[in-house]
Amino acid sequence: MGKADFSPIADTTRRAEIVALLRRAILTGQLEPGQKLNELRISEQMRVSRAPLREAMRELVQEGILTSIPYAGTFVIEVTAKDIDDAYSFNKVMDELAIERAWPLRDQRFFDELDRRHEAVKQATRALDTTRQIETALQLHGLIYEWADNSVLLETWHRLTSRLQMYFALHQHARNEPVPAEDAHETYVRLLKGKDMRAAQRHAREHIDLDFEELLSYARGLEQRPSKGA
Amino acid sequence: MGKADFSPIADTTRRAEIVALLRRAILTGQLEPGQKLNELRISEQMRVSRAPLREAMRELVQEGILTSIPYAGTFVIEVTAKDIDDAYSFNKVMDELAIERAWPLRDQRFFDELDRRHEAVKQATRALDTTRQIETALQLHGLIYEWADNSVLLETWHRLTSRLQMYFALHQHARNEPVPAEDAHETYVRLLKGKDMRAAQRHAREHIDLDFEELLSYARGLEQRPSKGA
DNA sequence: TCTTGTTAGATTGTCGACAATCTGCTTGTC
DNA sequence: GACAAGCAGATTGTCGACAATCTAACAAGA
Repeated sequence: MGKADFSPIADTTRRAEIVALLRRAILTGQLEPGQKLNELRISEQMRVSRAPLREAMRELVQEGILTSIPYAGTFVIEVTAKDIDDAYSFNKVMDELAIERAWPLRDQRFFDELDRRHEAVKQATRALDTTRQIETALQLHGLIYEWADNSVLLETWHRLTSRLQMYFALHQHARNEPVPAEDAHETYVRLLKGKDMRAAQRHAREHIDLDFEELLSYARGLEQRPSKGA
Repeated sequence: MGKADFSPIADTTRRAEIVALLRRAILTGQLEPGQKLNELRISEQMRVSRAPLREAMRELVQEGILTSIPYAGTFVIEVTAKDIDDAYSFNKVMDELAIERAWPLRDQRFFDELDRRHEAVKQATRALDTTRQIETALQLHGLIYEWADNSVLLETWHRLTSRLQMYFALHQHARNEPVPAEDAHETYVRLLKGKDMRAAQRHAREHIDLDFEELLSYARGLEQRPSKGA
């Protein structure tokens, strides 16, 4: 018996590729909140028929970043200040749980992966690639969820991540600015390597606070004027 | 200006009806875990083409009660003891959060609705309708989530509910027994009406414990012998 | 006997066309 | 001019057929 262990090969259906394409377009802000997705137009652009496109859209509707109104269309979700606030306060509690569960399971592989992802964030920061920076920061943050050994918790995190990424991208897009200091994660990583779980939880909560506060004030500003929607 | 406030009319697409039908079939145990869903057969039974059926399936895949393998098929999810355990421990934390958030928002409408749903459970219990009993019990339990005023929390609860309902239905199906005492919820309702939030949280946690413990031991028993899977 | 190549059948993935529904404009009437 | 009816045009929902892929059975060769 050979010792090579292969991972499952990639999905080769058009549907899966369409999902990835659409998700990326939404999360990077190419598709704005409220915008309508014209099936015929998109299917022609992608050189695909409407069937797999529609199936892909259903997935994203369930994922929570699209919303569908029968016979009217499918739209990118609108982002309200309350949505962000809800996600924010929910995330706080989830983080505490994730850290608590992951804490006793930390091992060398955890620390290595932690460093690896931290490095990825720093690299994206140096390259001034804001989109990638958001992505890598969320991946760094997601490690505790992957290590918490709870499928429901992890899945919930993934769902939340989509929206968080969209929120942050939206924010970046509007401000068009290089982003916060890179050592915002320095303390986070150090605490996750340490011995004081409570301190790690506390920091995670406050660290998130910082990013969200800006996001919230931005979103609140948006709600003064009516949204155009494409 | 008239005073009538209408609720949105029902979804009139076949897709929505198919989703409801399939979900019900899965959650009541008509479709067993691991079972494959043959598209042609189901579409013929429902007198529908495969397109809306497939779209409906994508939704349920994202909802987490179906799983899809490209070119192989779509299956009802398998239920492992760990899945149940994960959902259980996650639910405990969510409950604490929901009660905390809903607590200051309780009003007369809340108490009325609480009684109404409690009554529904008791009625289902008297009628020995186990399926409906599970359904109504979860609805009773879900009230704190609806009142917590957090869209993400509520949505997460809904996702979790699907699976919980499936787990419990599975359990019932196997035991084929009238179910626990009806006043299990009596204390829960009373505490939610009281003044001691901590006590309510504690009870919610322990109350859930009871139901889940049985479920877990049942699931653990299942995993000894290999599953047939249709 | 075990492995490998082939083939037939069944099932999923994708396509192009048609039907149902919505939206906005035009028309006609008061 | 205001308002309702009705009529395109565009868009979504649904259908039936075809293409791609998988599975399992069988045959051929080592």
